[in-house]
Amino acid sequence: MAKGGAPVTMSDVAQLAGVSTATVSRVVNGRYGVSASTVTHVRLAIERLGYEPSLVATSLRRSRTNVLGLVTHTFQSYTAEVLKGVMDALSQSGFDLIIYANSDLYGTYSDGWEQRHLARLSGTLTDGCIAVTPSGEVRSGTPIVVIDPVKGSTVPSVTADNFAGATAVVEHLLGLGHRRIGFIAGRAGLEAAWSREEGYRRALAKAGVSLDPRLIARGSFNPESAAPLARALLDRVDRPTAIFAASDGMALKTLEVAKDLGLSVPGDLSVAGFDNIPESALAEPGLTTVDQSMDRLGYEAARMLKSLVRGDWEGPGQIVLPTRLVVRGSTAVPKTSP
Amino acid sequence: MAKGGAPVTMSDVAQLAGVSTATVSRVVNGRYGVSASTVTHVRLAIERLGYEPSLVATSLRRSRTNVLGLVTHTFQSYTAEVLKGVMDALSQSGFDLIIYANSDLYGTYSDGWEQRHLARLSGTLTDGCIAVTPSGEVRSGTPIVVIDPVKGSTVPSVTADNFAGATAVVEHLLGLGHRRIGFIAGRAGLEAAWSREEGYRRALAKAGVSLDPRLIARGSFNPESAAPLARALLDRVDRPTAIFAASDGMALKTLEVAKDLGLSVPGDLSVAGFDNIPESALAEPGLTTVDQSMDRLGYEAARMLKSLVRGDWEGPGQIVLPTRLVVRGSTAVPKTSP
DNA sequence: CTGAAAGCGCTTACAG
DNA sequence: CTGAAAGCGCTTACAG
Repeated sequence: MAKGGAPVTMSDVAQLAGVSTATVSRVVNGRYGVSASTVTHVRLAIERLGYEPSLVATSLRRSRTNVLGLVTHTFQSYTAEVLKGVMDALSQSGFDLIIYANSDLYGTYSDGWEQRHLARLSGTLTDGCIAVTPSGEVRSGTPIVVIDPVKGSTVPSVTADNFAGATAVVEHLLGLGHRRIGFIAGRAGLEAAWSREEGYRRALAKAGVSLDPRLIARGSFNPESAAPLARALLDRVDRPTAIFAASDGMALKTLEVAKDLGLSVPGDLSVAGFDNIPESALAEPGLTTVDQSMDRLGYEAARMLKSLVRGDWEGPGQIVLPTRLVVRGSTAVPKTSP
Repeated sequence: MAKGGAPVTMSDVAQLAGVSTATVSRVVNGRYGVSASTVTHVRLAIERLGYEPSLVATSLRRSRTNVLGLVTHTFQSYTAEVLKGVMDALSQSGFDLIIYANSDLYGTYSDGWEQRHLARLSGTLTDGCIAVTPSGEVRSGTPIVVIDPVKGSTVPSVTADNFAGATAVVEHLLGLGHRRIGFIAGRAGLEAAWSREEGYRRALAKAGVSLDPRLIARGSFNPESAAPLARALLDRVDRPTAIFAASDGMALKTLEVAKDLGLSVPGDLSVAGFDNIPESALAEPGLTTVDQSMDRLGYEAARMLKSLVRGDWEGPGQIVLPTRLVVRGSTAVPKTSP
């Protein structure tokens, strides 16, 4: 059994077994060259004391830790899905995962905090890190893979084909006859946000529909950020007949706002999102959206990072995964075509 | 800028600034007794090199790290909600959070792995830990709080009033006229699973409805585990008119199975769950369930852990949070009362 | 087969 | 005000 107070250290084990810590270390790590009887004694002492090697001390001494890091600033459905994919890729791989989240979410360190944490983890604790939608460019002494990087980033990354996805959704709305299509954009700076907006713009342009800048609202991917924006769009006298939100979280929030305002979806308003989080299939009506299989993003990022750490990555530096339009009940032909 | 290769260490900074590492450490930690000009030089060197102190080295040396740990073995909606609550409680608290997830989910270490990881983190990296639905009893040299502990556990814990919640849901079904009520149990060993089953049993007994043991299926809280169980229950000639699953994930899966079998809910079958995860409100029909506000579980656990670490916890060792029956469309009067 | 010693990157008395 | 030295819990050449 473990002692009540301080954690059991290797010295405690060594003392009880009557050997040096070097020998205990050899037994713990299964190194050859320890006599059978010593092994037995040490094992017994370990058992008796409930000893587990300190992750920190081990990783400080070793160059390789077999621990991968992940930094994120939020825990939404998107994050949960990504994590599932990451864990799936790491399953049985020998790599454990450490997720670092800082508590000063809205504090002074908000901007660029991923970079700080990456630096604090890498080189000692982790062999490499995944950064999820970081607020800026990141770099590190150890391998790094970014899921949804900032625009223009050159670090290894995994991202969905956001441009194609957004184009598809807007063309779907145009095809239904919509001409006044509102857009709620994602967090500025992120490649994903930019590409989705670009898809929206290009699709309109290609269809010869002139863009009304008043129909573009600036969100942050955060569901909460969408409520006032959706309300503002829908309060307009010349309100849009459809709204495309750059994330499902924001689209779902738009659905709520529409309901509050007494607008029926898709009767009075069509709504589409981007992501295809689990909640979107269950919404009433089901949300038309773009599937970017977030677990796949996580899976690929982890797969890439593993290879990078082992030094045998052969693929491209930037992975772009296909997207797929998912049409559900939230989009339909507008009531009155203009 | 950081160097390309190995991470920048305190020695690098000391060398560039022309001082000792002791002085750099003082500047980094804002200690008094360093001349203004030295501070300036050191700060400049830190800036130039992009230095960040190694979390591992710092925590090995210091007794207090201001990092809290959390171990979990899964990332489902439940976990995501719990994490939101934890982050909320930690926001601006000065404590950061490290989540440890091991990759051998289905491997040899599966059982009791939380205990191993707790021991590896505590004493050095973390000041205390939260364990989410651990597979066994856990102990540690540093404070620990368990969310949904195993039955009979005596460590500090936070849990919902599972018995009351389950009783309420079953009484609701009985009140609608159901007499054959199936039950899909949660992971054996957990207090939450036991109490929910006990609530089911007692409510039936109290209503004078005899328990049919063939109507009890043994799940694991994992949504996937419920599919074959629900199918087996519904394939019976004397199938139940209602199924109460011990978690929403499993209940939602039961909804799917019913649909596959051509059974309408709540027409042919009533379904109820436990948890009230976000998806449940969006399901079609909405899922009748018991709200245990998982973010609250996380919030309270983090609050308790903070106090425990600071040594000023005044409350009880076991916190039990109230639950609330949420009636939605998935439950109704059975078609043919027996 | 085993141990003494050095060192991973820091912090903290202890001298000066 | 500043530095040399010890030490946090480990691992790994290096001797023996």
